[in-house]
Amino acid sequence: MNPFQHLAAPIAAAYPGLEPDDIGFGPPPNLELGDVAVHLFQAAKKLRTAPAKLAAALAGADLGPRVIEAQAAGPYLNLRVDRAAFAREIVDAILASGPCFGASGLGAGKRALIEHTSINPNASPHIGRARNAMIGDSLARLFRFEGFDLEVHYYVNDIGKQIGLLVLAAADREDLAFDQILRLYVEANARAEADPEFAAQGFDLLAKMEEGDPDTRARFRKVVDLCLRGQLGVLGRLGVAYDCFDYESAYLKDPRLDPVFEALRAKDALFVDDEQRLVVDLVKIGYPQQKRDAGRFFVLMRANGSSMYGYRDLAYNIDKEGRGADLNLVILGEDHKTYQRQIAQILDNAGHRAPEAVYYAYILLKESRDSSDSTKMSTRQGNVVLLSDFLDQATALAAARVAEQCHDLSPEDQRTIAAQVAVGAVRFSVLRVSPNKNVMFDMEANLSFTGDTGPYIQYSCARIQSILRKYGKELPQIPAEEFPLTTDAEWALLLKLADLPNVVAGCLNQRTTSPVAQYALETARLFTTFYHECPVLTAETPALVQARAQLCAATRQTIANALYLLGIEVPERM
RNA sequence: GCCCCGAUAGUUCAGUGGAUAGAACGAGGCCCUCCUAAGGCUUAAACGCAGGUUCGAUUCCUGCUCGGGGCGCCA
Repeated sequence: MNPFQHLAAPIAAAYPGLEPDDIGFGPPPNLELGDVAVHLFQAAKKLRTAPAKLAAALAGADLGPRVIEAQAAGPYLNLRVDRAAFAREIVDAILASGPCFGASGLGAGKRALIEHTSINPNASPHIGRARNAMIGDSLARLFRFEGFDLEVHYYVNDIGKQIGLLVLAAADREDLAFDQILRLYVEANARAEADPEFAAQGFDLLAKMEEGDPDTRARFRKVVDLCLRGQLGVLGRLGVAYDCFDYESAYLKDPRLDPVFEALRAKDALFVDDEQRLVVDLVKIGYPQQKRDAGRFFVLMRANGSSMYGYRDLAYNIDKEGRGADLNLVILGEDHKTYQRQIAQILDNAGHRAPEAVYYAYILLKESRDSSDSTKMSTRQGNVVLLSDFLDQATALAAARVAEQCHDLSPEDQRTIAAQVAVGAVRFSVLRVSPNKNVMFDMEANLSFTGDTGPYIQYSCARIQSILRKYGKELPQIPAEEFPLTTDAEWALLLKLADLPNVVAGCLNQRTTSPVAQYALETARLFTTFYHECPVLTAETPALVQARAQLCAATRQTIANALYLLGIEVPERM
């Protein structure tokens, strides 16, 4: 929806060869200049004239009944328009679309597959690991919102050296609990480093697993599922959910890999090295030659015949490709970039299509409030913020506030709100940062709930709900003829509301949702300005009361839709 | 050494080939007889360095510096 697009028609009509789409509209830098700014750079280029000249010519032209005044300002044309008429259209469109407002149906009739999270079953997820889940889940919401038929996959790494060691260490622990697994995992890895015999036992166990020994498989499955359940419980608190769980162990010795090996042999790219490992020479199949053969060799199998991660992953990628989605996405940490390129090269060589990868950078822990020092999170070193710990602390702090503000609500409702606020705090703080930048995680800042935070946005919605409750009667979904929203605060908010579809469409193309986070924040800020400047319930006329109440409802709907994409819920009160 | 990403107020993040580069935290000064102060108002404060392309570059390109990630038996 661009409410101003029909202003383009009279302009385009006046100049042969100009299409309405050549003319863009946007908010002017400030409302003193005008209500709407017309961007003429593209049109001027097409007409081979200077933008300023075109603007000057248009300032004197008839631009239709809704344009009150047109003023050229250099290359820009600023319009003073019938604000009320546009306001009515915008609010009407939002209230009519409801939870779908912002979607353009870009995925209608298309199928998509997204794989995300896929963390090793070894510990409770920390905030850094959870970035994958938050980005993946948010993208999944975006694709569904735009109409894609979407399947969310989780690749369960239930096999491999580290899991083997963990299973070995868990051997005589009948009553093993989820929160003990990390310590066990760390100990097992440390022991394997120091004790070759223990490490050898781990590989033996792994070999038995690969051979399909039923007893061994059961032992692996037991440990893996215990861990997976624990992890999913924590991720579930964030509102993250999956449709399919694909176990890595199902992709051992997959016959679909035979043609892949054939394709490699055909280019003489597959060889057994002098230590009996099965290796791919990627340069022979088109991988760029780099200094010191960086990234050139890709090991598929160990000397003892057991498979490497990449081997199984090839089969998994072929399996996912076979599900026939129009769009096949995988969310990966930036540490997987080289690896993913290697895998893609091998798949491509065999005529397969690798999934489209979306990468994100690590989350770093900020060390102190006013310095830029930070540390990397390391599960083994224990300097991590566990997602569950953050949620616990944030929920407790939020609960204390809710107890003051909403003491009339049931304890259960209060708990729900506190949990929503906690989720809003983490998801917003992580999702608002561009994926390819490191996130500095500042525990203190994220627990304060003030400033540029998820809770600030949620709070603005709670204020809207409060107004709408006090409005008392049922609010009509259709704006009345008399819709006198004309102040700057109202207009600035309306311009922002009308922009959601553009933001969402842009996100889909860019495979990111961080602009939505920024958008939600800006919208909440503009609402707050409106809130302070424009009384709703005590407005001068009944028509104005209703129009402002409807603007409130439209704002709430818009922010709620944006927050939905981020996986953040909107409490009725807080 | 090589490859990939990043660099914007003291700090954490936005943003754009073109109109005065937006917020927030922190610092100073204010505001609850006013629809929720998890709020608002106000003061000070920024595009790493050097070239290039362009009418115009913080944005695009190159080099440098600094930070993050990676480069055959982890997943």
